Amino acid sequence: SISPPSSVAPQSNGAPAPSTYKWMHTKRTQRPAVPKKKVIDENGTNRTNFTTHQLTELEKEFHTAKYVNRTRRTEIANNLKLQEAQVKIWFQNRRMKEKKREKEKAFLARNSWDSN
Amino acid sequence: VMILRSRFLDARRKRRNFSKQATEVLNEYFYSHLSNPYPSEEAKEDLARQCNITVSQVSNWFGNKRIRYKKNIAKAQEEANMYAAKKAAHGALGGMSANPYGLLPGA
DNA sequence: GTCCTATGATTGATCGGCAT
DNA sequence: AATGCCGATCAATCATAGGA
Repeated sequence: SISPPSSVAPQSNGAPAPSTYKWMHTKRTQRPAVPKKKVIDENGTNRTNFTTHQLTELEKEFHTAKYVNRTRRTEIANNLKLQEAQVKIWFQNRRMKEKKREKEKAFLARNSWDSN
Repeated sequence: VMILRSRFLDARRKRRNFSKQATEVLNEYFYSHLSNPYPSEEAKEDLARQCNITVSQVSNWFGNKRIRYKKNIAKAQEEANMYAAKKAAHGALGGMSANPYGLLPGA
């Protein structure tokens, strides 16, 4: 019910309506790399593709703990050759993913009106 | 075939297109809120029920729609005007008048 | 069957807001 | 002031569905 990233369009007066609105221009900084370090790719696409190994290890770690300490995070980043920020973000996204799945599950269960 | 994503594991990626009516409902919402196509959580749940899909799918649909609309505004606007005209002809007495969609092909 | 486009899903990373 | 998390979204990409 809240958080529309961008407000409505100008829509001042006189003019019928704009053909384009703010949300259409929003260019999320084209992959400025994670927090600090910069390793611009061929063209500027900094979306790193984690290897199967990295993902497997991260999943294992997640299974152990949904949250990582700063120290553990450093270790993981070192072992997997990832930026600490990437590990941090990965866990964040992973938690969201899990929550989303649970949510869908609950909603689906609610929708299945069997309980006769 | 090196890193290759073990995508074959994503069996869930067995996609099925939404029904024509569902797409119609989503498009109508999108184009009638073109100035700010960001449905609230409640609106998403409503759409989900109407389309018989999940809330996540509604989110995915809007996410894809917004991005792809931006990718080709010219083409998308035709669709926008189509829905605008459709709504105008159909909702002459409808119960809405806040700030409809307004598009201008002249650009 | 082949090729190409449309489209649903996934995901690393960003943005704004809030908490510590 | 800095750092982490959440919720939502972005943007690029994957893989399949649908049509010619």
